[in-house]
Amino acid sequence: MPDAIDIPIVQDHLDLKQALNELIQQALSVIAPGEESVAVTLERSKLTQHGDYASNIAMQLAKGLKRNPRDVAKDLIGDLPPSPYLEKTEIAGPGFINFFLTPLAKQQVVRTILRSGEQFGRQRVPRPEKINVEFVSANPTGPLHVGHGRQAALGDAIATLLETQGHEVCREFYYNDAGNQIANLGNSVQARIKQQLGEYIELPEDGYRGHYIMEIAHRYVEQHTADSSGGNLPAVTAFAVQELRNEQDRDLQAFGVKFDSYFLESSLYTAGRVDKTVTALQAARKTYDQDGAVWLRTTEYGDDKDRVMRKSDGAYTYFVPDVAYHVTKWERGFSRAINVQGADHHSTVIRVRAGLQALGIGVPHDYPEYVLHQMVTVMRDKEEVKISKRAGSYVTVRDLIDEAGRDAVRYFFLMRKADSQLIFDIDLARSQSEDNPVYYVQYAHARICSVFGKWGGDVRALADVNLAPLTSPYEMDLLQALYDYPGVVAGAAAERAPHLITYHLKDLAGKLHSYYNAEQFLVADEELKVARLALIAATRQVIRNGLGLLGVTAPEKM
RNA sequence: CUGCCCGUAGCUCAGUCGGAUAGAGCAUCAGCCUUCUAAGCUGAGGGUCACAGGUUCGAUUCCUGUCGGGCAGGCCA
Repeated sequence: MPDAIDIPIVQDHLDLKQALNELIQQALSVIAPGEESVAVTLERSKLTQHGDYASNIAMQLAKGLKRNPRDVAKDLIGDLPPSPYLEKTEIAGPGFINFFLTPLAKQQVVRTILRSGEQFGRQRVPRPEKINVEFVSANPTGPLHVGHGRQAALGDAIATLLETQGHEVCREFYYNDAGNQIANLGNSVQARIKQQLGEYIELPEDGYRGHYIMEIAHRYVEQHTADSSGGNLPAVTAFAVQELRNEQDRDLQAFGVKFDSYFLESSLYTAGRVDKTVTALQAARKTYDQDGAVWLRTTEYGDDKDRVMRKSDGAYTYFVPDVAYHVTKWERGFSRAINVQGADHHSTVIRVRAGLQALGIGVPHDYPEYVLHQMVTVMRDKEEVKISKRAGSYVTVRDLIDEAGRDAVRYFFLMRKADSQLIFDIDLARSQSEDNPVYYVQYAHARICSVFGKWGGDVRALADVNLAPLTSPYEMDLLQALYDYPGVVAGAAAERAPHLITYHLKDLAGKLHSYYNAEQFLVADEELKVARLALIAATRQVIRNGLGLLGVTAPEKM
């Protein structure tokens, strides 16, 4: 095996963009002293004939210098210091400077990936935070439906992305186990119990009508011989809540989502935290009494009208315990809180933040942060399935997993940005599951594994091979996509946008498939062979890392 | 009526801190398996980036307005 000591060893991920930036800054200080403060914008070129990076710096400077942009670009290029990573530069169009990197610069990344393994793509930001990510947070009044599935996929992936940047993340599930909906649940189950015992009784008008209510009623009767009439409403309610929580837990487990913390709304009441919050708001003089109710001055924080906190019947409105809840997040040391919810909750954003600000406890104005996703429309038989727990029609997370598989469902939910409405076509997910994009990415991984099965050599030794033979366009494309990966992860984390990962993985997998079709890896030329194997080993690692962030498996065989 | 999100190819969607020729998958059409997995590859067709103004060297991207879709606007949650 050829020795590789003539190749510079790069320990950390070589930041080519930063390196170029420094070269430009040096040249700038020569041609335009005093203009060093101009922000140098450096972008990846979209077309290969435009090189690897492009800058519009000359066009930016031209105005201030009162010179032709192309002349400025020419001077700037002339003063660039030499670099082993910069092959050539060109001036194009109105004054763009295109930078072409050397193969050496691009090849480095393979070694970096093979050495850092599953750590590739992770970093530690200068100031890591303790972050609470709250998601799903379904009421224990029914099974998890498609919307919860989107939240589960999104929340889990966002949490994982934040962890890649060195943050300490707590995945939290908030149970709204207090209030009217729970009372409604208890009444609905009790009515079904009595019906099953032969009593003629109507369901409550707003009662839950799903089939699962009858099943819970049936189990209650089986297990509670002491309460033969179902007359013990608190026991019935507690039983129903527990049953539904258990079912939700099973569904989440099947989806591969694990929570670090479960927070019960009811605990806020038993601990007196809701009362305490109201008292504190009153003491801060942010409330007033009117029409027998207590109002919070949310208009001081941008709301268009003040909101009732405590109704004239003495009960709190829904957002008050939510404020108390977020006080606990702050007190538990989370410098940042991110809530993943459906967009139908967007009116709560301003109220919860207003409550926290009114308390004057020092939380930031954007605390908590919200990732609001648009609605999921479910299509079955080309018709929209209206989701209604009360009417008993819905599509559950369990249905989706059973029909399309966990990997496909997760990937499908994460392919779209949260802001987009999402149409989940059950028939498509089921009948055409083999066309699901997730297979495209997984297949690239399996194909690479297959090559290594054939080769049978020591993959670990590939970290030290000479990478100089990797010069074809296919190889350059692949190298670039690998190099871009850590930046994509960091961007996805910063924007709370897991869909960026799915797009980059699809791009990477596509480049691998093209390469696979165009070239043979297990060639006779030993030096070329191990270089290519190192490249696809690195590709496999990145696909595995990326799918891992999404909670999707990377199968070795398909 | 007011606020928030969205409007990009036949369909489902990326892209947009203002940059050069707007992308992918599905669908359609034409090719590629004696070679490491064809769940793959190569190529073709398909667009007034909803519409109209404005800002400037340059707008799909920023601003305003209009139209269309979704979600909210309760002493419901």
